[in-house]
Amino acid sequence: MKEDLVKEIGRALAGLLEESGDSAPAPEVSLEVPRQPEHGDFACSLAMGLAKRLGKPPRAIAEDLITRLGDAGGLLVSAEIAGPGFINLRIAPAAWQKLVGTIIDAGGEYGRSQIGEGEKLQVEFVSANPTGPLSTGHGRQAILGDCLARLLAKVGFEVTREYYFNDGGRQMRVLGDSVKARYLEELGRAAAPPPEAMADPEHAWRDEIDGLPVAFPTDGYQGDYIREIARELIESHSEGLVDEPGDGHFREFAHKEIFKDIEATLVSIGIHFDVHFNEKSLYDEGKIDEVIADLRAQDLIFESEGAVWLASIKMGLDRDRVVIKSSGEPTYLLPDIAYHREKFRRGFDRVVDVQGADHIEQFPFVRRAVGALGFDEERLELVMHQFVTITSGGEKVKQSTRRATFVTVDELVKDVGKDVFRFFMIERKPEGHLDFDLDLAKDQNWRKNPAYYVQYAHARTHGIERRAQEEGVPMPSSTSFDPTRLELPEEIELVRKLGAFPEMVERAAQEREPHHVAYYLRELAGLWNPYIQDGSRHRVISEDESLSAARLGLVLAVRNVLAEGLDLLGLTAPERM
RNA sequence: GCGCCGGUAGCUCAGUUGGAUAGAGCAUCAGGCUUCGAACCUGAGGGUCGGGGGUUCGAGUCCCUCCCGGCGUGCCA
Repeated sequence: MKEDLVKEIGRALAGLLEESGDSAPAPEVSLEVPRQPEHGDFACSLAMGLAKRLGKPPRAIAEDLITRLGDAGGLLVSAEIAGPGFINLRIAPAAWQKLVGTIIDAGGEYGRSQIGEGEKLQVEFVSANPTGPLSTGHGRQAILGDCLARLLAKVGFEVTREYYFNDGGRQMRVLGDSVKARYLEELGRAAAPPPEAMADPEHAWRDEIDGLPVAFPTDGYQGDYIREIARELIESHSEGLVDEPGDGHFREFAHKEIFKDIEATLVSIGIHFDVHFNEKSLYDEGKIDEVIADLRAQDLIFESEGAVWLASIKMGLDRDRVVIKSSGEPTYLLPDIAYHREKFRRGFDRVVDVQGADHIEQFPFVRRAVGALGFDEERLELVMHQFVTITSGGEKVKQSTRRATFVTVDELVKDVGKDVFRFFMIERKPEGHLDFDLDLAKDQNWRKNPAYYVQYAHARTHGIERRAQEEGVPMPSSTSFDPTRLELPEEIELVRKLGAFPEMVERAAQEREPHHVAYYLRELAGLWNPYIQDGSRHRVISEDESLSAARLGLVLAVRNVLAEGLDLLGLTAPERM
């Protein structure tokens, strides 16, 4: 709807500019939906922007535009000048009414566009290392990444979801050592930490924890899940692993077990990845060495203090970074650079990284290095998100990663279910903090919970259809009803909202801000629920067959858009609740 | 210290390249069920958009500055 109107205005504008002898490029036509309904369906501020350029008062320009615009090919019922030079445009009711059938016909394709032009796009998200269960922060990222992927696919990108994990390095060693410590402890051999661990200064063991005589890595993983993994090992191997190093079988087993759990968690919230990429493969295939060599060839690598550095100051950043420690071990930065280069080498036209605020510092270095390696850094994007706090009973629930007292995705999902979890996690703009209101999310009465409010709106469309069936009233097809019977203001208002869906999808995708979908759905449900509620003034199914058919058409259109929106968020669209 | 993100109603938050009288949910208060779903709906109160300055026809939105909060600033990931 908006698109058609923009085209018409563009035509009028071109004519005006030509007649004024202005050959400079025409400004982009933008329309907004005014806050005040009296200001029409769309408002255009073009005339005010052109006043200086054309040396004419804005209202005169507006007047000229309106004359040239006419009724915009039947779209408009009125166009008026208002205030300093706004043009208030009112869409002809017939144009809105026609939209109902169009939406029904479009079905699942409504809102689809091709702005992605079939570009191959990768969204990388979650990417948690298998050292423990997913936390709420991971959970937010999981939903954010998945919803972005859904949106981007909807607007014409060819999307791949990817999960990157680190299966080498210190974290996994510590994991193995932690499991071994618990293993020994469970066997009553807690007082004997392995000698190699004692020798590692970076990795000191201490003699007690919480007052108990337990040998445990100082920076080890303290969660109960470690103990459970140790018990499983005792069941399968008894005391047979006492002399195994933590870095061997313990690490491997823990890695596999925890990853299995993470996968199960992700599946439980409706998330599937197309590719799991592991860091180790970069080493195995020589990609790490290759990056060093290629950067060195450009004089972007240097040695100092026994370490190997990335000359990032030379690349315009604020400091240089170590890529290989004096111990000979690479820092996390190096494989990250290699990994991102591989993304582009694998043929992605565009790469979106979803990351938590705690390691955005890293991103500019990766991005710039990938640019130096010959790829367009503009095509490597970051979607950053802040962390999640949980509020219950008016107080923040205390969380600590170190003490493993954080709330896990599993716990939250068990409390509130997949759909509520997803809705609450996507409702806020990514770069803002997200306060998860546990009381509201758990609300068993369901009436205040925005996730249910939207789903309920959808279920109601089926409720009406069930009713129609009982009464023997057939559901209309997209063309078998007379849409001009939808003439109540609240009906036009609903159709206007339905008509805004494609623009909302496009904006949410382009801005990488899926929360707009959640807000849109709340607004649509906020129009629909009252409409359907107020049966005393306008019952859908009545003696008037033609009117019933038209309103059932509206029911189908509303259902279609609600279902589309819910699908973009990965929520189920229930037929009854 | 420096960098990034945030500061909008009692609470949690929207606010579309700068547009007209700043919105929603929750909470509070007052109403409404012989009704296609009352798991709902109607209405009300509630704001110096953190403070100050600037840019212009117009600023919650852009610029400067200060204050507050979160995160980062490692040869940790």
